[in-house]
Amino acid sequence: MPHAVVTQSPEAILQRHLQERGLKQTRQRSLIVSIFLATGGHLDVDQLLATVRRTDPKVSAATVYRTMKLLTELGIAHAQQFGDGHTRYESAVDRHHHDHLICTVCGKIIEFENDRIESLQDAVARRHGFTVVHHKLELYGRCSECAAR
Amino acid sequence: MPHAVVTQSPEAILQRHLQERGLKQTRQRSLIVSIFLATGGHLDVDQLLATVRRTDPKVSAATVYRTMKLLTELGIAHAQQFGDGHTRYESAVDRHHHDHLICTVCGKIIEFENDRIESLQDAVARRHGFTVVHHKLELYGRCSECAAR
DNA sequence: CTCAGTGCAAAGTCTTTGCACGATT
DNA sequence: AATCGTGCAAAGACTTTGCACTGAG
Repeated sequence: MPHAVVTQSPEAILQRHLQERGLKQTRQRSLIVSIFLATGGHLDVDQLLATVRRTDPKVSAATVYRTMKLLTELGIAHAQQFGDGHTRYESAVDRHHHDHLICTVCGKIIEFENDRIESLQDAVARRHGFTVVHHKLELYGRCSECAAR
Repeated sequence: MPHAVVTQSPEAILQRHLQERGLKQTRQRSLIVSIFLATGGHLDVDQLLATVRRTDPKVSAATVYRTMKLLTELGIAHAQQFGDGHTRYESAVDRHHHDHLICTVCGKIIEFENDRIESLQDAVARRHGFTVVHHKLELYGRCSECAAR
């Protein structure tokens, strides 16, 4: 039999946060969140807006910016900068930490995790008296397909 | 007795590159480069411009942008993004690779290097068929002084 | 019915660029 | 003298914000 306490769906988390803050659940917000979560991440605002507009062409960029900012504050999304001038977002729900391999030719982004690297990072920080809150590890290069060309 | 072949000074490197390309050595370029190298790095354009203007108040931001772009192309400077929306530069002359610890309270930036982390990164990349060209490892948190408060 | 949300356009940052004048080779 | 470089202002790219209207609770 299924466990009684299941992880809340992102939609439920969103709804709870909205209610707690007296914020409203709107058509636009629901649409943006569901597309954001369905697409899987590393999306920038342009991509998200384009997808959203396939369903509702009247949604504005400002609303997407505002919604993603809200999701970030609520801990549902993480903002990330890969240095191309576009803020990208990925889901923060039911995910543990991971880092990124980024193909500079085709733009492909691969996620990975490596506990030994994490431990070494902690050791380095400790040695310098730092308390690390978060970190960023990005490996830029060519994926196998692009290297083959 | 000193070695006959010494590492060229950054100024000499700059001058050689300029000559090779038929570019000119100007008062502004010399000033910006010497201040950039003397200050030690992790400077953004605002800080650099402010310092430069203490010596020559008429230097424009455009010139600083253009000069730093040039230095980056020549391999004398590296541009870096720490996520605050300001491009920062550090000297690339006579330096090997290193990563950064960044205090999110006071802005202090500490450099470190760790060969074991580098090896593990290479291993991860290899496992994914990636050829890594460069990488970025940044640990964000509180330095000992800011943590004490 | 009230207050938050949306769309639009304007404004804000940081950075780049067109142009005429100025400086280096 | 011929070019490249500079300063200034305008233009760009991305993001935020003011305002009046719309819509959720």
